Amino acid sequence: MPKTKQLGRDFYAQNTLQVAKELLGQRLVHMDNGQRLAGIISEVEVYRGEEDQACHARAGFTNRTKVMYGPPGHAYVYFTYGMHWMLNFVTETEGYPAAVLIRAIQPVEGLKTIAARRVQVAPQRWTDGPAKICQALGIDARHNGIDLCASQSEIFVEMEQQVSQTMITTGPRVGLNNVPEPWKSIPWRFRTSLAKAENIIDTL
DNA sequence: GCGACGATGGGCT
DNA sequence: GCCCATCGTCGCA
Repeated sequence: MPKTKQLGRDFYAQNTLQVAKELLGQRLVHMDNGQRLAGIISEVEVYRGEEDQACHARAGFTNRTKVMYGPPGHAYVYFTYGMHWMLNFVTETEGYPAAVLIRAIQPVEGLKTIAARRVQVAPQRWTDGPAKICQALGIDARHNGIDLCASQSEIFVEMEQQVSQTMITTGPRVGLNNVPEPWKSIPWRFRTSLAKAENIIDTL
């Protein structure tokens, strides 16, 4: 193997807002039975601290949230709405609950496998939501708690490119209906526009 | 033990 | 744009 571009523990140990912004433009990889399924991260959200009333850790340390309290650089995968899996990366120091939710990627590797899992869905819609990413890449409860920094990790992130601040748009997080202010409106959602969706079709 | 509800997506109006 | 499927988790009795 050539030199690794895999992001290490120090990256995830940074402030969650910094991690979120720097994750934009990087390559999310799932080794799915030996096959690389990957996409460029284009949208993320920050969930940070017990005081954040939108963060699962608002309820404190529970069996569900314990991964968020663990060391940085691990995957926090949880189930919601009776049918959807969500992928998060644990950040900051052990003992402080914080994570980045991966909301959207642009698929770049393993497109045939992804297409097979997203039947009758247009390519530009394959992975434009957090649950869609997990469905397309085959991520579920098995991956909760795994180490993104391990040398043979099933899920990891590769350094791909740096996205300048001017290319990043921010806004309130999505789907926080009954969350009190200021958490409901705090601009902890980060997006960037990447290459056009037609490129996906070209490489199929 | 049990009721309420959710960091959503997909299909239908 | 609106509705709702579907079930794990939490919190309270």
